Amino acid sequence: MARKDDHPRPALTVDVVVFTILDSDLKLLLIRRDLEPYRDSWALPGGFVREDEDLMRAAERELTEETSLPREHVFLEQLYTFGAPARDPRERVVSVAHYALVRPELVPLARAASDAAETRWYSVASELPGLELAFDHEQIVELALERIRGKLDYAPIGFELVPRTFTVSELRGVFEAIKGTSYDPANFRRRFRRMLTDKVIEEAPGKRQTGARPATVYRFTAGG
Amino acid sequence: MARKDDHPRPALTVDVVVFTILDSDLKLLLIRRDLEPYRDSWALPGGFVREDEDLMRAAERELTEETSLPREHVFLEQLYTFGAPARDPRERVVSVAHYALVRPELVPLARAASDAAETRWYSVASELPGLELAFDHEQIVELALERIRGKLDYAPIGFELVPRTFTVSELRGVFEAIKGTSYDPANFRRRFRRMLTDKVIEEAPGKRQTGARPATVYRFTAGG
DNA sequence: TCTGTAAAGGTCATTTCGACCTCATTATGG
DNA sequence: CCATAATGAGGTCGAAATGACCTTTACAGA
Repeated sequence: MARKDDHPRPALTVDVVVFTILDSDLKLLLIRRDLEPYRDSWALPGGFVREDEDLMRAAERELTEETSLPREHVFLEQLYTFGAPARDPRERVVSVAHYALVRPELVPLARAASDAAETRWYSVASELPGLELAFDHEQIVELALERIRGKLDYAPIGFELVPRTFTVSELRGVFEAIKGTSYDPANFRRRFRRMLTDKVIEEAPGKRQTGARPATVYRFTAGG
Repeated sequence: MARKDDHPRPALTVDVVVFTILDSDLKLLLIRRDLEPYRDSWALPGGFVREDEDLMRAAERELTEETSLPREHVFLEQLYTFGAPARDPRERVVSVAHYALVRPELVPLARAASDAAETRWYSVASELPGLELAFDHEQIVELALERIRGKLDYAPIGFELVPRTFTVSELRGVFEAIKGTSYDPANFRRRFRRMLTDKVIEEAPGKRQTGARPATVYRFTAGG
């Protein structure tokens, strides 16, 4: 791997695409930049990786700095590394992009932390299209959307975006918000029942009132 | 993203896990290191990213430097970025790992280029287990294997490891070598026939002799 | 000419999935 | 107080996919 000791050293950053669901709508967190370049443009939360700091740890730090969200309750995964030579007009900056999934019950915490820089949740469906982001962040967002839409079908990431106790309809709302399509309620329920065989989800006591027949409430067994 | 101009700058490398199929066996390319650290250990081909060089371009360069393979005929994709602070004992080195799939017909070219450093194809099934690689390269290989095994089921990466003209049995051999399991020949053939509906593959003239009934030969329409 | 082997294709039971239906349980409005 | 709307919960039915297994075809070699 290493051959010589004189080699260029690009700056290294992490960026995080933070997703949540609010009002059955997929949203992501953007920050208005207060420095050049791209001053006043909206950008993803992110920053430089510190010395002796692991990449995931750096992403966690950026996440909590911008949102003050507790790491334990947030799903965080590496997405892709963007390193086009001119992606930052000042100098070579390579960015390791991540994505995070935040349960809606934790979003108020994120709102409270937005006193430093201007921070906003943008609707992916209705507000994001046409919005110009700083750097290559549009590309990063696009890839993050592809990733969660694809992973939704074979990995349990949908559960990361519902409250700790939830109904089948609420889970279906998450799937619909991510995919942008609608699911047959009965077929989705059947599919959900099949997931229940592996005991990671159990019925919780009580019902949820929704203006019609009350729905069964589920929760995670692990208690995380 | 960028906040201040004084930030640590780790060295940046790319590493490539190069796979091929030889004798119905999944193999990957390793290079014996001739420098410290991990001198004489086997390692993945890789090296530092040059100034103003795109990450993918750097991976291509490392691939062709070590194997002299023409880029057009090789599938190359980014895998994951490894940045544990102590993964290189000398200094902080962040590595963007990639993986490549090489058609077996091109492997002789790779062999010819191995005059500089010692280069060898290792069998994933029979030679790799227990072998200690340099740095965190075992971890990188493990992730690359997970990736191609998972992707084999929903992406057409199996076709990247057969010759440009191939039979159904040869394709099945590739699937079996990657997954490590055996497939029912008849059911695999049916599955393959369903792929044929989208005209990326067509029947090629001629048959292939195999000691029994000759097999139909297929090829890619794009002619790539 | 017989036999073994692999190609090629088919059958059948099981599973999955989408479309659609019935019934249960609540709130609401006349 | 009852009809109705709305949602939860569960089931049916046919199409499509899948795994196990069988038959036929076409070659090589003894």
